[in-house]
Amino acid sequence: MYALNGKWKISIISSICCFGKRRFSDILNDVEGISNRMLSKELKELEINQLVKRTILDTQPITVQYELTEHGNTLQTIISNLAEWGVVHRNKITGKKVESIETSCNEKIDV
Amino acid sequence: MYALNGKWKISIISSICCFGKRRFSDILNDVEGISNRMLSKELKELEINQLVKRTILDTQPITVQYELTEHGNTLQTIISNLAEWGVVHRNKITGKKVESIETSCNEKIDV
DNA sequence: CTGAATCCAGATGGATACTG
DNA sequence: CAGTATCCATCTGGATTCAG
Repeated sequence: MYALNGKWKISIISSICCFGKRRFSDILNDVEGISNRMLSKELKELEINQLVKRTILDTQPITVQYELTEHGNTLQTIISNLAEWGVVHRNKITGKKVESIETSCNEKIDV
Repeated sequence: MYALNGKWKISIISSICCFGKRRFSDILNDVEGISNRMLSKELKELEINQLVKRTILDTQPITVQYELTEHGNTLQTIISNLAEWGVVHRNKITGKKVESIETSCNEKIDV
């Protein structure tokens, strides 16, 4: 089941989960290299899949806040596992030893 | 870290892990809808990433056997988790209740 | 049987400009 | 600020054919 396709979904989820709530432009900065066009599209898909919740704040100018739904949170464990495996894998492939594994929310996830 | 991109990798790994060892044409049958071109390509990538091991059997005509490497096996847990989450997710989205979750190796994984 | 080669349609995604 | 629209290059993957 890949409601997770697209190049950025995991990074986006990580960004949001890391802060709890996050604005559009914040995510735009967090996720290196993504364009607003893509971010908009991916967020929309995540919203349709009920993984993130979108809230329009009545500020001036308007801001929009994104947060993980309860359901989205159930993904965190899996993403952590993936990230952890990814680290081990990278080291395996590049032939380095695994010194330490950190999978805090702040860690950048390579895609 | 996506050494897992491509439409079929997870299905292929599932097929192999399910039987331990699997020939090219067997996988071709297991994974519904894949073409030999894709299977060939995806297997090659998996091999490069040291997730599967390729063995040429000296039969007539030649057959090739694929099996998961030790490293590939470490992915099984994660894939199971993903599959399990996928089932829950599907039911969530379609609004059905989750009756039971089976994540045996025989289960088909929807991609 | 395994798998490489070619052809080609459609999806993906970057850059940029524009709107409310 | 948040998003949409357009243009366009590249990537993906299916069908088919060929080769060892």
